[in-house]
Amino acid sequence: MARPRTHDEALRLRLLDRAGELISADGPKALSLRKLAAEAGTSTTAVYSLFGSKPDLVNALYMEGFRRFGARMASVARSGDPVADLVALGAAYRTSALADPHLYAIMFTKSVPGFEPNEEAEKLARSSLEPLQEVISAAIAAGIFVDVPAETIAVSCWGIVHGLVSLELTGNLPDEFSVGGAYETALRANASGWLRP
Amino acid sequence: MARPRTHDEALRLRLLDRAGELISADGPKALSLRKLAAEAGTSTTAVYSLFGSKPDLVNALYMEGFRRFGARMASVARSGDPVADLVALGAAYRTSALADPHLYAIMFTKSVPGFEPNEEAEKLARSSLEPLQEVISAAIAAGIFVDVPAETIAVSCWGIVHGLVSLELTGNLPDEFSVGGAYETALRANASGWLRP
DNA sequence: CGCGATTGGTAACACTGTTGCGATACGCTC
DNA sequence: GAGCGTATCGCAACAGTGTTACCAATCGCG
Repeated sequence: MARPRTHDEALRLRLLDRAGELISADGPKALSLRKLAAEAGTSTTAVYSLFGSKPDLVNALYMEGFRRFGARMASVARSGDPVADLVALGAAYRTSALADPHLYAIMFTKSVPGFEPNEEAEKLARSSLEPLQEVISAAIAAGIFVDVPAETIAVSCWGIVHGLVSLELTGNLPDEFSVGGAYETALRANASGWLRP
Repeated sequence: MARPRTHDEALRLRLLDRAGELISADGPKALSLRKLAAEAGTSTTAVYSLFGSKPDLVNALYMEGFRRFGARMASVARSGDPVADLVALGAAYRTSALADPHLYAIMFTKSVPGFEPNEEAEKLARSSLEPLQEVISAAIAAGIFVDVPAETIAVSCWGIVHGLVSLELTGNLPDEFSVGGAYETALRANASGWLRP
């Protein structure tokens, strides 16, 4: 047929790696296809033949981020006490976010203009929150939490966790505010609010 | 002296107005200085003499957004019941965000690459949350809320509100999920978690 | 009336994502 | 083995961006 392809799976992974590094080092603004291609020893064409466009490349990063994130969430041990478990899941969420803030920014805020996760990516993102749903459903079934839709509680928990973490990451919190300590207190208070009286 | 200046306060306001419209219509990505200048009947130089740079223009938008936002928050009536008041403040927060999602994105997420709010803007942003702090401090002083630093509770409330709203705005919530109803429930549960037992 | 100073638009610069074209480099056929 | 066909990839052009240097325009004052 033709010349042997060098735009293969290995290059795909190398590009994803480099893209993550570039974003982690200098933020999403610093991710340029030309720079990326040069660092990976190829040309911009590689990105287009392997991913389709820059937003598609970011989509791949997005999915990679959620895969790691989902793994961390799934590995959190369950104690049977739903409040403690929710606090532990929240801690894992924060740990994951702080481990790679820029990747987190791609995953949860619109930090790359023009990027929207596609159907598959959104499905993966939702599935990474399943542990949360499980803990809550079990607590409702056991009569520990009030009998509202599990989704309501899940979104509430996700909301406070995501809100606190993103406020922390974007530097919107007062400097003298120690996040670590208050974080757990806030999560516990929030979870306790769903306890059956 | 020299020719009369046309890069005056009136043009400054017109540019801010147009910039807000452009962002609200097509998102932060669509805000181009050339387009903005053309629509305002001037040249890109105007932005540089009036604002300094594009990030500085966005900073002015940021402050304008927080001025409106602060006004809405300050106009929320107090009932004396801190849980009800926090829910009402949260509702105002969401109303404000939904009224102009793109402005909200500028204010609370890093949706414009390269933009960081300056000192003055951050101070203004913090001051818009004072009503929250007041309600909480009063509730602690009255012995209704537990005796933790008011800031801890304030950040928790801000977190859950910001988290839920930003998840709603970025479309991260499941489609069949009715935000309106669950929002109030979640806020009430969160606030109740701080009640003195 | 013309000089001087100040103001603002034009155009260049360096960069971006994207795309078409042409050079490349292989397997197959003669 | 030589040449052809074709899949493949890199270069360069295109349209757009933010930013800045320069030069023309425009007024008050002498």
